[in-house]
Order: sequence, then C-alpha cells, then structure tokens
Amino acid sequence: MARRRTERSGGGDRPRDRLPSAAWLLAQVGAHAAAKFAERLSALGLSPPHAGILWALSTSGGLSQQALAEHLDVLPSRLVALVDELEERGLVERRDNPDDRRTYALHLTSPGRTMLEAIGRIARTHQESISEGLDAGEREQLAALLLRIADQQGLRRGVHPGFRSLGRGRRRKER
Amino acid sequence: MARRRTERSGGGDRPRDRLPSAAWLLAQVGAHAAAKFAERLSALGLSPPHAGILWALSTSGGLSQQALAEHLDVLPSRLVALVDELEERGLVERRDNPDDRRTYALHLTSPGRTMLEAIGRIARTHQESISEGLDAGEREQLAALLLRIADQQGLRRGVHPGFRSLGRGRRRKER
DNA sequence: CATGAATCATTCATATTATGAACGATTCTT
DNA sequence: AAGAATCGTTCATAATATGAATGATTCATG
Repeated sequence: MARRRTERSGGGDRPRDRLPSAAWLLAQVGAHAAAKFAERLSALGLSPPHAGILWALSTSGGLSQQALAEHLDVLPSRLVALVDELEERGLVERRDNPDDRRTYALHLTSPGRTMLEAIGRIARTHQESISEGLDAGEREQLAALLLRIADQQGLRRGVHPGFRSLGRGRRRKER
Repeated sequence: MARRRTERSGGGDRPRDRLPSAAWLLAQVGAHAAAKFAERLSALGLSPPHAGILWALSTSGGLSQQALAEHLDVLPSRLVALVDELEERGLVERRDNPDDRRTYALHLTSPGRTMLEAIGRIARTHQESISEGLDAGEREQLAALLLRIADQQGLRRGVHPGFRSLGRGRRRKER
C-alpha cells in the first residue's frame, strides 16, 4: 500500500489498476454522454431541460406547468424560469386554460416545432458519436441492457438532474 | 387536469412514446447510478469526489494537489476544500515535500485506509444493486460495451462532474 | 352559496458548486 | 540575480437546487 519514495516521478507506475465495475463505468460514461449532449445542445442556445420540455410538449401539448414539472421531475419553481426562457424565444406558448384559470396550457409554437427538429438532428448526431465503434448488434444489445436496468430501477423519463446547462435571466409575470 | 385533444391524436394518456436511444438511456441510467452511489456514500459523510481522492491516493500516494487535481479532473481551487475536509477528519495527510517546498505530498492515513475499505463495501453493494436483474454474463457484456465506449471517447478515470454531494465549511491555512 | 382547504404559478431566501482571476511563496531558467 | 512559471490558496461571480411563502383561483361540503 505504501508507495515507494520518488513521489515526484509521478509517471512512475501506470494508473492501470483493477478493471472498473459496470456501475462505475455506467456513471462515468453516462456523465460523459450527458455532458456531450448538453454541449451540442448549447449550439442552439438550449439546455437539456429546455429540450426535455419541447420534447414533452410535442406529444402532450396543453399540459399545465405543474403536470409538466412532475413529468420531467423538475421543481415547479425551476420550471417557471425554463418556460420563461422558451416563451421569450417564441418556442412555447402559455395559453390560458378556460377550464381552470389558475393554470396555463403550454403549447409548442411553429418555431418550437422547427427547433424540435433541430434538436432531433443533434440527438441523432450525438447518438452516432457516442456509439461510434459499436456495430448495430452491439448498440441494440447495449440499449436492451440499459433498458432492463432502467425498468428495474424504476426510472422516469425526466431529464435527470446532473446535467450542465447555460441559463440566463428571468422575467416578470403579473396576474 | 383535462388533457385536451392535441395535435398528436396518439397522445392518449400513455406516455409510451417511441423507444429511447442508447445515448439517452446511457445518460439517464448513468445519472441514476451516480446519484444512488452518492446517496450511499453520504452515509459515510463523503461525496464522490472525496471517495475519488481516497481511491487515487491508495495507489498513488505522495501526489501533489496539482497532480491529483489533474488526475481527477477537478479544479485545484476546488481540491483545496476537498482535501481540507478529508484532512480534518484525519483520513488524509498533507506531508511536506522536501524536494519542492511549494507542494504537499498527499498521503492516506491509517483511518483513511480503513475508510477506503468501507467505501469498497459500499461500492460493491451499489454495483450489486445496479446490476440486479442481470445475470453474470450480461453484466460482463455491459461492462465490456461501456469500456469500449469509454476508451473510444477518451474518458479519464476522474470523477466526472455531474454528481451530487454534501459539502460543508472551509478552513484556514497560513503559510 | 359561503367558507376554509387545496392547487397553481410565482417569488424569495438559503445553500452548494463551478469557474477563473489574483496573490504570496517558492522554484526554475538563463 | 532577475524574471517567468508553478503551487496552494483565497476571493468574487454566476448558476442551480431546494423548499417556504404568497396571491389568485378552484374545490369540497355543508
């Protein structure tokens, strides 16, 4: 355990310890995948949570912020700022809900749908980049294994915290 | 929460959209694995970066903070606080380096080694929990695929940012 | 059809972290 | 010996998570 002297040699021995466990690799590779996706996304001026919102609204338009927050596993107070930013850029609309004037009905705008397509292209590029080096069969194998774990661990589809992003200012909203 | 008709007739109540891609799953499952490991570690009052430091010093004692920071891909200014905390708890020692009085030679203490064993136990429990539901062959398969990706993406062994932790106060250090 | 409980979007306060500039001490270069 | 570079450290700034508090609105129920 005690290493020899000659500390300063540094490169003395390789850090090629025992081989990493699946769980460790999972966390490392997963963090890398998330970070790289966020980086690509930032070219559109979006963060992963932003993309998650647009994606969710593409199939479930008219959601309230509360429902969306739960769906994405984000705090409602945080969602306010995210929707603010998307609305400022004209990608999302807060329509009044005639059935319940406390809530909004969130909808994708036409530019929002266009943006979603750009996100899709980025996601495909990202996917390709990550699984570069794996053939089709191996990719399927990997996805299947991960899906088993996800199901077994009871994972939601929300954008799991643990991502990087950008983020800017706020906005006001009077009732 | 009337979900009105949306553009997508298929919306329904089932969020069973298209099947997720490998890259997406990787980020989700990876974030989950990291978060769960951090949670287990917190029982020891440690964060993943703490554990990473102890782990690194177990095989490379005598490192300087600068070298360790690069090895773990942590900012040196951040490492100061992390080492402070470990030193306060007597797990790590800052020995003077006779060859270069600007630097410290970081070493694991005896309690530090004991703590490392506890971390090892937690890591094994974690590993078991994550890959629960996969048989031995599948676990190996998964690890092999992830390792291929890690190598191909040029990943370091550092604790990738994107983890949760605890963290407390600071300390002083006069020259 | 009142009225208190609950819900929704929002604001606010607190805590943690990332990030990089700046600094004093020390070593290296020439 | 003088200036550049390195090391550990401090400091300031920005972003985020988190939960309490707030005002508007709806709901439950007598």
